[in-house]
This record gives sequence, structure tokens and C-alpha cells, in this order.
Amino acid sequence: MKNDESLVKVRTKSVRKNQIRLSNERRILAAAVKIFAGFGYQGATTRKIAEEAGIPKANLHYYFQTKEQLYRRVLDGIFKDWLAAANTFDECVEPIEALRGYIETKMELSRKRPLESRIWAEEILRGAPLIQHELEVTLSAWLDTRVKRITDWINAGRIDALNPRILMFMIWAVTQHFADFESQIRALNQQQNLSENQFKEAKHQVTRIILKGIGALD
Amino acid sequence: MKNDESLVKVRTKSVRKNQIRLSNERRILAAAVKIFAGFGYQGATTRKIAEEAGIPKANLHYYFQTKEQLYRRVLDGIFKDWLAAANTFDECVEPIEALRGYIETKMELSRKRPLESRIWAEEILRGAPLIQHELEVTLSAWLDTRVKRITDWINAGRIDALNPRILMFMIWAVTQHFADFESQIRALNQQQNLSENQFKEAKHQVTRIILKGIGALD
DNA sequence: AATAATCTTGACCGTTCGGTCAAGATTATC
DNA sequence: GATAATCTTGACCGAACGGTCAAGATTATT
Repeated sequence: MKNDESLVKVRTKSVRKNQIRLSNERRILAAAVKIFAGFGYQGATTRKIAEEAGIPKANLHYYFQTKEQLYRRVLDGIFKDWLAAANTFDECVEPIEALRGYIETKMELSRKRPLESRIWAEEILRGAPLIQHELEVTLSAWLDTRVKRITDWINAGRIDALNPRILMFMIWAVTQHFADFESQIRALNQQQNLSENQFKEAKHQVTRIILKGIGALD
Repeated sequence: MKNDESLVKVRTKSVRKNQIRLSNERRILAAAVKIFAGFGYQGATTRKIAEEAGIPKANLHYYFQTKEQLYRRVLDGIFKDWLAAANTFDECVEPIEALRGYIETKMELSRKRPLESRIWAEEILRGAPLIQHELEVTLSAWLDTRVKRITDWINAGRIDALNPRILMFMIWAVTQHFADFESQIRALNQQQNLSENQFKEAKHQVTRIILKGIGALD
């Protein structure tokens, strides 16, 4: 009884206590995403991030002791989105629907969260110094299960015989390109970002070429 | 007569004079490619580049006044390779051979010059601050002529009706992925870079999926 | 051999970086 | 309302940055 009471109290206090911390951490993380995406890890400064978040630099260092810790938290959030994007892939039985759903989800992610995609890309570009282990363990296991499903489709004659890993690399490359290389695409599109219709066209064309290319259509 | 003589002498002297300069510039540029690719523009320091080149930092600044000038020279060299990779594309009449040649050339470029690909990728990722104009003018015109050729193939019924620009984006995305995301691919391949055979397999699969996907094969 | 041009280098400079700190303001607890 | 915990902040620090400079070494020209 008394234990229960104090537990509740502790929890309440804990929640209330964390109110300020959680709210400020969120604000700082949002600012960090913008600055890391715009300037890269080295080009981003804690002063810029603090400015973007509207707080003094010393206050930022109260919540995140080092720039690297802050960066790690940003990367962790991105990694979770990465993995979660495969939900449609797993829910669908048919190869066409599973792959179409995954490609479209990844394309939508590129459209709606390009900053996160660019931070991820830069981390990989630099040799994945901070997330190498996560790639080797978590992402590798994640990929293995999808490879197995694709292999089943191949054995069932639903799609052409091919290397499932390379297929996944292709899907990642194409879908993330629309976020990572946005500035190049813009320069080649009359200095305009792709419109909603242009992006929809791209999404459909990408999906169709890949599905047809692996023998899932026709 | 006298003019001719002095002209020859000037030219000889000029060549000889430039011997040291050219040799040192080449050495510095090679070091710069390594360091810029490994650390990014902001992460690269003139001290690191000079060290890699085996010269004092002050000597580097004798040949390239600023870090940005050195970086521009590196980018210029990469841009030329970019455009030159389209030679096979232009030389072939048939869509299958033209696209296959272009895709394979780009794949080989990713295999043999991954550092340059990564420098390019980072520049685009950061919003192309230094080469935006070049993209809008030179690369845009380059793309236009290839778009026209693809359009002709579509009108001749040689390939499916599609948006040629998006097709080119897909080719760029997939081929450059093997250079830019090498560390991710390695982490997903038992910590080993793709072997020669694995890379050859990837090259063939990428080519086949794209060609089949646009209706050029069957 | 003398002179001019080019190249090399250690020492140095102002600026900015990530991070610290102590003192005060605010909020929670009893 | 006193006390403790948490949050906020301007001032500050050593290190590293890009870049400069003057003086000496090397090479080219006559």
C-alpha cells in the first residue's frame, strides 16, 4: 500500500520532472537535425544548433554533454525510421504488393524527411564511424530476414532469379537519391524542387521499372 | 626569326619552369582527394592534406592559396570524369548498347574511383554550394541532349514510354551507390568489400533490371 | 659569376571550435 | 516557507583551424 503510493508519487514526480527536460531535448534534437543535415557533422557547430533551438550554447551542453552524444541521439532516431519503413514489406504476402509498398514507403520518407536521409548518407559516406557496429548487427539481421522472403519468391517462380541483397541496395539507392541528391535534381529541373505531380510520377516510374525489371510484372 | 626563337625559348622555359609546379600540384591534388573523401570539406584540414602529400602546410598554401581553391580544383576534375563517362552512351545507336555501356562505365567508375564519387556526393548533399551554377548550366545541357536521344527511342517504340530524366536519376543513383555507400555494403557483406565476382554480378544485375524494367529487353 | 625568379619552411596570428564553470533563477518537495 | 533539485546563462579556456610572412634554399637566365 505504502509502497504503491510512493511508487505512484515517484512516477508522477518523474514525469513532471522530466517535462522540461523532454521538451527541451526535443527542441534541441529538431534543431540538430536541421544543422547536421545542412552542414554535416564537422560543419555543424554547437553554437549554430543552440541558436537554431533558441537557447544559449551552455544550455545545450547541459542537456547533451558533447556534440557527439547529440549526434548519436539523432542517428538513433533515424535508424529506427529506417527499420520501421519495412512494415509494409513484412505485412504483404505477394511480392508485387510487398515490394511496391516498401518502395513507396521509402520514397515517401525521402519526400517528407529528406534531412534525416542526408544525415544518414553523410554518416555512411564518412565510413559509418559511429554506426558501423549497428549496421553489422541490427541492419544485417534485418536484411537477412528480407533476403529470405525474396529468396522464397524466387524459388516459387514469382520473380526472376537474382541476388536479393543487390535488389535491396538498388531500392535503397534509388529511393534515397531523391532526398540525398535533391539539390542536383533541383538544378536539373529549372531550379525547382520536384512538384507533387513530378514526384508522384517518379515514384510510379521507379516502382514500375524495378518490378518489371525483376520479372514481377507482366 | 628572332620572334620565333624567343617564342620557342619562352615556351621551353615555361614548360621547364612549370615542371616543379605541375608535379607538386598533382601530388597535392591526389592527397586532397584522399582527405576530402575521407573527412568531408569541413573535416579536411590543410594540415592533413599537406601531411598526406609529404610537404609543410605553408608549402601547400604556396600552390593553392586557400582550401576552397584547392577543393574547387578537385571538384573540376571530378566533373570532367562525370561528363566523359557518357562517351559510350553517345557512340552507340541502339538503346540497349548505349544504356548498357553507360551503366557499366558508371559502375566501373564507382569501382575504380570511389573517392571522387564520395566527394561529389558530399558536395551535392550540402546543397552544391560551389557547383550549383555548373549543374544548372553544363550538366543541365548535357542531360538535355541525352534526354532527346531517349525520347527518340521511346517514339520509335524501342523502349517503354517513360520520363527520361527520372531514368537517368535512377542510373546515377544505383551506380554511384556502390561507391558512396561502400561502407554500408561492406557491413552487410561480412565486413568485406564486394569481391571482383560479386561486383561483376552486381553490375550485370543492375544492368539487366534497368534494361528489362524499361522494356528494352525480352 | 651574378642576378632574378621560384620554391621551401618554421614561426606566428586572429578566429572559432567544443566544452567548462560558478553563480543565479526557477521549480518541486516537505 | 524553507530546502533541495533542476535549469539557465555569460564569461571563460585550451586547442586547432585557415592563412600569412619573412628569410633562406634552390633553380633558371644572362
